[in-house]
Amino acid sequence: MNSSADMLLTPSDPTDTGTQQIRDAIRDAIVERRLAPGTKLSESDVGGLFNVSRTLARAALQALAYEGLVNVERNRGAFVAYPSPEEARQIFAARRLVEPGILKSAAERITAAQLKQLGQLLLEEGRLIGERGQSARRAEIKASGDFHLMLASISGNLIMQRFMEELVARSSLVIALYGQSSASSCGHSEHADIITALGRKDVDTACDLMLHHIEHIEADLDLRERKSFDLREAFER
Amino acid sequence: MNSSADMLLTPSDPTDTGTQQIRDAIRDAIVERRLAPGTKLSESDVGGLFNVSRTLARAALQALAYEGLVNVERNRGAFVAYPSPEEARQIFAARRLVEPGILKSAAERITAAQLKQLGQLLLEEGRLIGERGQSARRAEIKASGDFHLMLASISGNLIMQRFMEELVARSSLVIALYGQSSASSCGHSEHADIITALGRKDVDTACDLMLHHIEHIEADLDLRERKSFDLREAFER
DNA sequence: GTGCATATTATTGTATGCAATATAACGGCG
DNA sequence: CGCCGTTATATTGCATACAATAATATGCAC
Repeated sequence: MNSSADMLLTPSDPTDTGTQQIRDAIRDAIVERRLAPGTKLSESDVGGLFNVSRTLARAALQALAYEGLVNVERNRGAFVAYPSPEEARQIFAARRLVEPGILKSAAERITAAQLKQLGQLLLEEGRLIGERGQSARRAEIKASGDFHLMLASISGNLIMQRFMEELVARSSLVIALYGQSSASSCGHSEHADIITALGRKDVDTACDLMLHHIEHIEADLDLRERKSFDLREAFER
Repeated sequence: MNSSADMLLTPSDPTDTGTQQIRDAIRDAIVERRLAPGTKLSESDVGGLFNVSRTLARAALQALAYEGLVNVERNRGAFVAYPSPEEARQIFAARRLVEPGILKSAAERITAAQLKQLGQLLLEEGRLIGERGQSARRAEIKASGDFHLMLASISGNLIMQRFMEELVARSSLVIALYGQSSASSCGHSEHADIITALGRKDVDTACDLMLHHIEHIEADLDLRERKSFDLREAFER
């Protein structure tokens, strides 16, 4: 029993309505890699963990499926997504396509306060890289993604922001699956370079740096077709 | 009773699984403007129309909410989305940001057969513009959107394709709400121009044309803040 | 007749129950 | 011993039932 991962996430939080809370908790767990790709997420288990009925658990899983973080197979259930190399390529292609434009919009609208906030985020990120331990790694992953998300937020376009949230989350899955270097996430210095370029309103180089940054992350992936590609989601751990 | 729109869509189709079928049918109804923005979509009514329980109806509505075509307000129910002028701007900003890149990818991969297909789509579109009647208008709206979607499909990036589907669908809502010109959709000739540029592998002008095309659509919108902005979804018709 | 408090109705939120499907366990047979 | 068909178990798909909330109607005071 309990073949599903007994994820160690905080199932408590009085605020917010059921489904969303569950969805957020599971998403965090996936993005922070406490839930491995392919892990089965049974409705009963999820419901049990959060003390809700299968109805809500199911709704949360469905929502995560829309975000591409979970695959639901008919009559078989929900699994943490296991992006194929091709999907991985498309995710990063999407980021290359979208992030320069977002950065450009952000550059046009950014305020001094926001620039400062970005700097603080960077500092935090740097601090975490120095620390050891699981939780520091997780926080680092999150901070690294948050950099890109904050830029999207600054751009002021909620639609692009949501799309980026999806892309960043799925990127985390891809890196977990295909990343080679020990560096848990993207190069910290590159983030800094982008910000300094942004600070001097040098949009073009900022965009260039962003593109290279994404390419660097991608270069660290080993996207060769694995032997058993998708073989029942790698035996659905 | 039956305050919800009695939409005249075919509620029958043996193939495909419940939720998805409902979702697609309602989405089509929204995109083709048979369902006006703000229309209430009660779970019972939707379920009744498709002869399924509220469970499935609810799931379909939730899915549409994720696509931005429906707003669900807690304890109040689901309504056909009523994008604010600001949302409208963001939707088109997103399209300006994304479509040139998609077009570029498409240009790199397009085959002769696909180019021909695009031409046929254009012909069909032209034919529909000549015709009169509601159903021709609807088909025209769809064809016009399909042009952009086919480009996304040719680009080979499923993620961008899905994103474009969302944007095109929401654009239809925006045009329904804020469009001024009688032309139900975008300029037909501009589509043609883009394709000819694509035909001679002239990516740069194709992208330029696409940008202008989007700007033209946007220029036809009257995005001044309406008097009762969001006043309970315009009295939730 | 208007305004407000109350009661009634309708609709949504959530849990539970049953049928259908898939997975796993079992046992005979080659 | 391995293979295959059967049975048993677990899990999902869907519908229904009940509780909670919002919308509406009613009645009373003024």
